[in-house]
Amino acid sequence: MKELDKLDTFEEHLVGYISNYIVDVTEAERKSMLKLLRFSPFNKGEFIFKQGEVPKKVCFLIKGAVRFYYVTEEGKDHTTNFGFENEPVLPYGSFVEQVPSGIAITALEPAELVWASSQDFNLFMEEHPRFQIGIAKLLGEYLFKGSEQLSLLRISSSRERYEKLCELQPEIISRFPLTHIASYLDMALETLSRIRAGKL
Amino acid sequence: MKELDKLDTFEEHLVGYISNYIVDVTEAERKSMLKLLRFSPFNKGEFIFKQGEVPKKVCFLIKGAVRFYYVTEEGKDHTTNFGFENEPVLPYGSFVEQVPSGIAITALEPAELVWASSQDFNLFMEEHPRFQIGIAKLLGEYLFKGSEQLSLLRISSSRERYEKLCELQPEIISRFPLTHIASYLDMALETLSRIRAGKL
DNA sequence: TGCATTATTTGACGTGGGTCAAATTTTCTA
DNA sequence: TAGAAAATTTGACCCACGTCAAATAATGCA
Repeated sequence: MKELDKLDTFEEHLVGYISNYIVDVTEAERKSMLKLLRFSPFNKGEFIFKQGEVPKKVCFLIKGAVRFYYVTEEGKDHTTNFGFENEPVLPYGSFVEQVPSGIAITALEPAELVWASSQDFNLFMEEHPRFQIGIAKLLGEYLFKGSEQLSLLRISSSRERYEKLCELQPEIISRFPLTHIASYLDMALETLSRIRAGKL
Repeated sequence: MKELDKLDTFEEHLVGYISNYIVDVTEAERKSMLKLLRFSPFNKGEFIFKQGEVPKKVCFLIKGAVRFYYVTEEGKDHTTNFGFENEPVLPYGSFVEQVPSGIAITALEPAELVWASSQDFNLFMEEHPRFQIGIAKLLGEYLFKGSEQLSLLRISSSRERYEKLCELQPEIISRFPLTHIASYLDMALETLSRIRAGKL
């Protein structure tokens, strides 16, 4: 929305990211893409997407980190994912289907992101159909990651679940507060604290 | 491979299914699609995809039911999914990425399916780029379902997990043996038996 | 820097559900 | 239809981890 000059600094990151999915992005494509992008900063704790709403934008995180989570009827908070710099940030499935999202996304740290409205995004996709291929590839990748996460959760012992996470995503361990890591690993925060202290 | 005359019987199902993702399939597209399809029957228990192999075909289940699962190093069997009639059957993520699949798929009942080699499939996709859009939609849908399954597994009480499954996918409860349902719900089969008997 | 707030640790206690083993029921197959 | 094999049920035991509560440590803010 503001600070449009920031666009310059992230452009290479975004285009670099996209190159993983679409070969030889042309100058015309790049320009067309930049035209629809907006920049927004988010404060720590601020919502980027709310639980229960149909996602109306596509975001790309430039700086900071975010948390994907949902709250049950009983008020329990479950972290389903973390998002880092130079990654797209949105409830993928709900966005594609345009149905209310079961999850919320908030900034865990002061965050900066660029985004496009779903309308602009869809227009862009219609004008650049070859990008659809890239989207399918990207979704396939997320599907794959999701299946790894499912098998992480199926590990029965808390300690082994923690060790597996250390192995797979050490950045999560070092960067985020224990409450959220515990909720991501589906265990009580006290349990995680004890595991860490070697008491379990 | 054989019984190519079976193609007639399933054609409407497959095309019907595809219409959920691609509008107005033309006669040319339909013919081009049918040309690359093969038919194969599978015995109960037979592998359709093996764990650890790069998936080299895309399948569509006409009859029967299949189970998606993986076996850990310690030999524990985890059911990750079930597949039914008139559904595509393949390890999606691994197929798109062309990496070894962490899961296996077997026939739970005598099954009939049609399939295309990944080579033929890719050729078809190159010739019919608009089908890419449908693939993205389909993957989005699976992503969405996957997130629902993740939240099912995060329910802490075994009984509630079972009840949620009864509510969401009653066909699984009535159609498959207890061992596999228990492993899908991540609990001991004895526990599931007791829940069912109202003893937990 | 000091006080308030939030995060993490530690302790005590209870229990859901896993494991092992044996009984019973259901399903195949000859 | 009997007898074997597989699936499901039931019982007994126990421990990993959740819950509640209180102490300590770290962080933020005035």
